[in-house]
Amino acid sequence: MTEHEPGYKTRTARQSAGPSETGDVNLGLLGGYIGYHLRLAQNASFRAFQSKSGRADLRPGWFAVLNLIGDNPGITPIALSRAAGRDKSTLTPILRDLTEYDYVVSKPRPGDRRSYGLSLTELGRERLGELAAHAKAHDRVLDEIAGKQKEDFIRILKRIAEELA
Amino acid sequence: MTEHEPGYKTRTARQSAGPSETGDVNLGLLGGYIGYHLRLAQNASFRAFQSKSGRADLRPGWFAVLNLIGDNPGITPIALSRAAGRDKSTLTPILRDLTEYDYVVSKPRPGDRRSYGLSLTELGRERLGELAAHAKAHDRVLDEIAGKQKEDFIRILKRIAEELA
DNA sequence: AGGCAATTGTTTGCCTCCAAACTATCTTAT
DNA sequence: ATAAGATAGTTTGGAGGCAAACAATTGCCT
Repeated sequence: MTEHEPGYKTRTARQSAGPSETGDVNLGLLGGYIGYHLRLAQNASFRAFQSKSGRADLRPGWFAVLNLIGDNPGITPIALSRAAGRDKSTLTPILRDLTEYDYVVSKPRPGDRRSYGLSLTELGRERLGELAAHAKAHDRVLDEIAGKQKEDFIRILKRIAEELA
Repeated sequence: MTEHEPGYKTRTARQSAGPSETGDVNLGLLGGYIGYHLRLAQNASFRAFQSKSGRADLRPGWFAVLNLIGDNPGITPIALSRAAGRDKSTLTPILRDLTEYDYVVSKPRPGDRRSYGLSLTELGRERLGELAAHAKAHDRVLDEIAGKQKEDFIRILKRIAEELA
């Protein structure tokens, strides 16, 4: 898309004209849509968290998974995927990495040879601790923003996730 | 609210038919994190919207872009990327597609040969209308969930996006 | 038993996105 | 005027995600 006619070569210009300026973009109907703001907020939150935990073995995507395994020893990948809100196929490489790093171990499930149960290793508990420190600091900022409406705020988020499932 | 026994529940999957069943997974600390619920809600909202507008030329990612161009004729890609909360490089292929579909045209900007201004075609306005119908129906559900707290809810989302930028 | 449907986890293919590197152009300083 | 820096847009590379297709196993039904 670099095919614009030579056109004019006015040099006066001053970026005076309009709506292309940074701040004064007209959002129109968009400004009233919950979905739009939801995406911007989630995006900002994710980036902020990601930028803090820079290590290769402390990826933000691992936090929820480690947390859930820690709180539910013996959990299966499928239960994990539902709780973490991720597709089961998304979990496969994550669990492979977590196992390679020795943060997680899987044991066969008596009574069902298709599946296996997951639990944290001691090392995994350590890493979870580090991630939790990041997460806590991160969520403290969000808590401040939400203020005393935090409970209401989370309640609405929960209902959105439930009712649109 | 989120305080359950961390015990080892060696339950062997009774797993009734309910697919919406989140299951008896213990969320632990995760249940109190705003970031976690934010991601789940955004994810659910996005999927729900996507599943409704199934056409190839009505992708959900286009909605915000078409809307912003429509409300800000002559806007540049960079201003657009900021308003839409996407990286400028993300916009390049989107704008290429929108131009190929003849929903958008770009005109050279007098005074700056690096850039160009975007605006909708008549066809683009039509498609925007269709997308807007979907979006309105979608957001009506979200509005219902938020109820009379919608304004507060959006305010918090906005602040999250701003302060974590 | 035997057969058929459902479930588990993996593989494969595709899409969206960001960040860094790059080119072209504009601006500012000297 | 020229050099140095800032800015606009594109390209490239990699991460992360979903969904459909698949194999293995389990459960159900007759």
